[in-house]
Amino acid sequence: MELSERRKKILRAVVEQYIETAEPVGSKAILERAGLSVSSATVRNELSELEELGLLEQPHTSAGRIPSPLGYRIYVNELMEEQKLSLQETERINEALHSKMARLDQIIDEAGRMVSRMTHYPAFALAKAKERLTIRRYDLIMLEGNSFIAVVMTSNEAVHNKVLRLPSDLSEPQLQLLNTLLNTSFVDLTLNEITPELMRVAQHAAGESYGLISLVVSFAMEVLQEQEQLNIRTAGVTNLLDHPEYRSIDKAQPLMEYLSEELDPAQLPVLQTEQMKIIIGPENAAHELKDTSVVLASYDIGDNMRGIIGVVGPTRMDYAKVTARLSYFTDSLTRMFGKPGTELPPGSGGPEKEE
Amino acid sequence: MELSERRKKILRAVVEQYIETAEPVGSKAILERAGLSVSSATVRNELSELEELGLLEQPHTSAGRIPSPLGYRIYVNELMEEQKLSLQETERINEALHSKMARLDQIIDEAGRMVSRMTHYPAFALAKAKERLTIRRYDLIMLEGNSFIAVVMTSNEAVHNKVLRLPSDLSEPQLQLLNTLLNTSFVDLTLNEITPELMRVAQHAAGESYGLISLVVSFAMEVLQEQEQLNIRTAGVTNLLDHPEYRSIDKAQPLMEYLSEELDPAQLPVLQTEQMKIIIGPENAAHELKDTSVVLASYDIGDNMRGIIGVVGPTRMDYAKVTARLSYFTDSLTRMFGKPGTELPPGSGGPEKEE
DNA sequence: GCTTAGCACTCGGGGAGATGGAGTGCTAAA
DNA sequence: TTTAGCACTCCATCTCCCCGAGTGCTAAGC
Repeated sequence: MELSERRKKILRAVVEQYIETAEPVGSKAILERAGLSVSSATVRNELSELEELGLLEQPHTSAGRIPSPLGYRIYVNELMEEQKLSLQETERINEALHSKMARLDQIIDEAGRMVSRMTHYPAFALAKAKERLTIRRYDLIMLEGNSFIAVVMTSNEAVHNKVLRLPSDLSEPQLQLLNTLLNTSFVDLTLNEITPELMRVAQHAAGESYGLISLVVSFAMEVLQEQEQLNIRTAGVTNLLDHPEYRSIDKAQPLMEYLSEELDPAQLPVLQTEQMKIIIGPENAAHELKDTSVVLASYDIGDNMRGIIGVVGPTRMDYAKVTARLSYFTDSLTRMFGKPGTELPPGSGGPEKEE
Repeated sequence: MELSERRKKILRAVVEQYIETAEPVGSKAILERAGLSVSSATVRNELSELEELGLLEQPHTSAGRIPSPLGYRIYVNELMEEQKLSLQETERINEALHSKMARLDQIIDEAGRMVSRMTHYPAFALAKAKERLTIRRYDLIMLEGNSFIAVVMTSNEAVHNKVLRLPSDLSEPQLQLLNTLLNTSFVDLTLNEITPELMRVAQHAAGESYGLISLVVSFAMEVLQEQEQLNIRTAGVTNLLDHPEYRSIDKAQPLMEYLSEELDPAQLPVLQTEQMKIIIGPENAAHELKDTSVVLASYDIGDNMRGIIGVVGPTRMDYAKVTARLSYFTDSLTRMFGKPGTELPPGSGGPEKEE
């Protein structure tokens, strides 16, 4: 779609003004905003052309224009200027990033909250494994004769543990034996490579102390399952209420419920690292999101996990602001997780990310 | 406050009808509901008496009556009948309880969500240690010469781990030595018993491999801090919007924001196990809750932790329903955590904690 | 002395106009 | 192709008014 310079200016003025005010934009306001030296009548002519092209809409005959989803799309792809973050903002992000970052699931959680606070829109965050995870190693620590800590490390270098209890005691040498058995027969397997057959073979090898093997392996399987797709977490849903399109409960409630209860990771598009994706209104698969836009960004967590952060808002969302903050944020996260020597889990020395 | 039987009947009718309909209750409706064989004029006389006593209020002169906070208080303390859960409901709770109960913080989270779903009000959940926690034991697992898994078990039998990295390698014997040092000098200490002095002494004993001690101990301190007060989690905030008092954004927004961002565990009263507490409207400390009621219940998680669950709703909340569900739920949880042989953490059930 | 029927009164909710302003589309001239 | 002028449209807001629910009060009845 090739637009004349003037039409671009006008479209851009409409989108940006509407993003600011949430009111339909009239021809006079456009004049001022775009700094055009023509009359409002001329602008009106252009407006009806843009409407015919499907880039603008009119809520009713005597109202100004608002952008259509297609109009936003053109704006986002061609007209939007990259926003720079102020020094103050980048500092605030850095500061927040370097405090309270502990367990992986806490990080995901906190990332969502931070992005939501930065953008004033609801945000969600999740992480998934880039490829199928395997168990890298097992360690068994004896507490008492019949209780143990099982420690398993997965291929994304996250470590998990659980206290296990047996009906009868084991001796230290028996434990060593089982530990070795686990580390030879049950490592580097994905979830569905751990077959009942394998378990039977192990049962023979372990003899009467088989019970522990079974407990440890099922724990490992739980871990694999849970780690491959970490729960999606939503934050800042109440931010929706700040925007006029959600001042009415009937608009706000279904979306808020969808975001806090039913958001489905499976419906998200696959993202490459560092890539951002903007999904505008009806482009969304979920019908609850047909009137909202979603901005998605991803980052690397070590070598084997990818984090995804999304921001949800009305189609009138401030795309420039959101993308600027989101991309700075994910860049920082990728850098942080890639840098060896940090205290942060998991992922040891992922290769340093180039900027 | 001693009320005549008739007044009790009337008060009860007002409260229960208002809980159902959210509309001021008139004298005629009371007649039907309470099954009184007097005229509406008589009821009106009683109503103005009850109003003078401060148990009822009138939104405006020509409207029916609604209960005052004090009225709810009397209802809750004296007039409310214990509700029985239907078999179907108890089954649903049991079923939910016996699935997906894994890590402690996930349990907290899930408990809040379940209660919210059961009651259709927002709910929150948290857990705190009954007494100061200490570290019970340390285990160090060598991955490579300079990286280790530190495993610490706290006195509430939760186990945590973290991958640590050192600038230089350690030998296996050195590691053993450090492990022993940790398990002699740094066990059974509360957070503030781990003093800089103690660290200096250990530094002498450990010599050049002191770095690891320092990393492990600060990890242990993090764990203690985090475990003593597990984060409060809120669930089902959007349920508020189902109730007419929050159909207007201006009412709903401040409360929703308070619940999802600012809810302060420190303002909660201390509860004994199995005890329930109902806080009605202005009895709340936080001014955001002045128009809402909170029902609190607690349960034991093993021997050393106490879980707390709260339900938040309008003062017109259905107290009978909420208390019935909440007490059944916490009873089940206490029983579940107390029963040895279950797979469930922690305490006898076997805790699990992960990084 | 408590209860009741009757009645005037009060108040809020909601619908029906009336008003005004913002913005349009169209026409005719530059 | 642009512009001034103008009639027109539509929504948002306000006012007004009516209706009904429910009250309080009074006077009579048990």
